[in-house]
Amino acid sequence: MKTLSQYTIKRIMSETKRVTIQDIAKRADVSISTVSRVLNNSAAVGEAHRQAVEEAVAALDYRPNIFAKGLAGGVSMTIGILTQNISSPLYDAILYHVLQGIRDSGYSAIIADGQWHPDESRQSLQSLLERQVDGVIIIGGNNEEAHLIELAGAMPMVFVGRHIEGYEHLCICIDEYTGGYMATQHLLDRGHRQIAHIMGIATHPDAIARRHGYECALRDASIEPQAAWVVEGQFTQSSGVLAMEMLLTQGQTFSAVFAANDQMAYGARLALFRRHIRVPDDISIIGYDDQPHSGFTIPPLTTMRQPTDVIGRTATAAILDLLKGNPVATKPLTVDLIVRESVGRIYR
Amino acid sequence: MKTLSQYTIKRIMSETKRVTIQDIAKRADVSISTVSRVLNNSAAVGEAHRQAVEEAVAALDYRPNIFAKGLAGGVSMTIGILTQNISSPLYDAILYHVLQGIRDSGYSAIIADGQWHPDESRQSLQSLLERQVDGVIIIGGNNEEAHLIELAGAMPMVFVGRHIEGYEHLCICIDEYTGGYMATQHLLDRGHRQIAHIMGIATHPDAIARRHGYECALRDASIEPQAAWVVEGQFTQSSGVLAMEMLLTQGQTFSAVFAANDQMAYGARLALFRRHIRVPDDISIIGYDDQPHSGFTIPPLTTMRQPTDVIGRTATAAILDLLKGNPVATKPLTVDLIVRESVGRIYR
DNA sequence: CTGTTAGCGCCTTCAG
DNA sequence: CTGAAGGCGCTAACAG
Repeated sequence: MKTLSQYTIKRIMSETKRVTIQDIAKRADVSISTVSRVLNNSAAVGEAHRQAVEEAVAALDYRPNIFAKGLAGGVSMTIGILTQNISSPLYDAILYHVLQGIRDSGYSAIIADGQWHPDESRQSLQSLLERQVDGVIIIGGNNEEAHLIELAGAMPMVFVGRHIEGYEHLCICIDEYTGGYMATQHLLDRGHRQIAHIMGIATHPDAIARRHGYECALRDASIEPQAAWVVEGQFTQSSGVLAMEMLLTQGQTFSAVFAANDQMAYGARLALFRRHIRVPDDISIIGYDDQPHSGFTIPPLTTMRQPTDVIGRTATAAILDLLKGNPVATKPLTVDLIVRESVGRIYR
Repeated sequence: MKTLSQYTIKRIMSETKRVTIQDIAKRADVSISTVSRVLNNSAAVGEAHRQAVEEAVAALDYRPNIFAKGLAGGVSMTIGILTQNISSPLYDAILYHVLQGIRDSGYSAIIADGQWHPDESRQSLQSLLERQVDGVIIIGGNNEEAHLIELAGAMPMVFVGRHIEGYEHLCICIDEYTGGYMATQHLLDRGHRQIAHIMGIATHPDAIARRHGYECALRDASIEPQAAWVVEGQFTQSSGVLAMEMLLTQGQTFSAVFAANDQMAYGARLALFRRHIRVPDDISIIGYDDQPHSGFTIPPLTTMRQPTDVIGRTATAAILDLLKGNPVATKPLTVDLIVRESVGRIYR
């Protein structure tokens, strides 16, 4: 059975001829080169001609054929987005706002998932490049830096939630250290002195920074951080349960816990529930990320807000700028965190 | 300031010539047409030649230039995904599995967000078509059916979570009626007789179906559904809070609530918490969708599982099939729901 | 069965 | 400043 139908179908349905650069050339009574020139602003053009062309473009509702542009060695009007693990609440939120920003920019977004896996990431990135994306937004991920840097030199690229030495101007990242500090400070302010910490994946820069903030806050309050107060999680809910279990079975005494993200905080909270330990009456919890659910936890979870909207918008604005040719216009970006005061009471 | 850099950049970095159909033609010592033929399996080719070509393709690690294919009037190796409101947990989960299925298929996914808005949806869909996507997966949404049907006749297209009259073979949907019935039945089995229902958006087919299931379950248990037991929500958490408030202030008596989705269930649960009404001791709640958080709610939420993985896989398998030319191979699909027995106790 | 040829729509030298 | 012409990589007739 022959299956050449794909192409025939295409041909049939595109019978409705799209207006091409030729059409507007004719209407504006100039050559196609001139049209191309005004379209891309790639060379000076007589004012009269320019206007004629622009008029024609508007009148005929011309849309450039992406494939032709791409073939001609040019631009693909496509922005590649390398994300990690779709359906992770935080990254989805950022992704959402990034897409939001790309909409109406004339660009399309093609997204690839790196799964937090170096090999996968590399492959996904590769496939994006093969698609001749004009720029790339890399959200999180753990690709080799060397590879990224090489690419970053050759094409518009911004990094979200990741610090790349020497490319800070392309990194949109959060001051995780301060975030951890503030969270801990918040508990200290409430009178807590024995504060445990469920940290994220031990090798994860964010996890390290948050923990660092936690420890510094303690020290600044003249409290010596206890190694036993810190237990490692995986940023997942279930790891939060385990972490809390561990803290409890180890017989540690503490009146509050700072979890390095909300998902682990949820897990921790469940572990306490199972043991009939009240929150926040017996133990207080503060999370991190301000997941949508946080306000609906019982009791509502105090947490650190990740300004995903700002992050997303900043990221798109950045590549769009780079794409537009405003090079290095992006400054080192740092977004502040906000303590969201939950409805729940805090111990003491 | 001239900004023609985009193209120059492209040109520079693609200096690393990609192998073209010509290269492999040369290596296999055949004409480019023959190569094209074996590549697309678009016509019979001598076995010897075919092998030679395949060998060359493998040896040179040839990857077709998508833009050239597209320009030549052919295929774009791209699947368009029209989704609704990214960062909605349920749709994200489906999206995740869809992307998962597309990965390694040779196709790329370009996604557009319809925002649950007819105009937006139409525009997004339009932009996908302009990109010459080879097929489209429409997840949810509320585009005009007429438009969709017209398109569906012209190109591979499948619908997820939506019923389109006459195109059932392209719809991957859930039996929401049965879902609602089972949820209610579950409560009845636990001895509840007065069961309230927080329904979704009143015009939403799923919401209607779930409510219908709810009512039928009651009737089958010889309980006449009370209009006052049903209050409309918006599928959002906060609307769940309001809905529960409404039920309580109206002075309705009920021992259990069936919320049309988990997000509203969370909201309802919070409303009860604020009023110091215990769950499930005083009132039981059952949700719908089995959001990741459900198991971490306090107490863990009993809910109806949406098999997002199956849905996603089925959807991709379907368009991939359509794309491959196996037309109408997709049968009317209906996926069952599973009651996930939560950890928490249920009233009585 | 196979090679040759004419575009697809657009960008970019290259002469005016 | 502007038009003409070549080519990007690939497919689809068209003749063998």
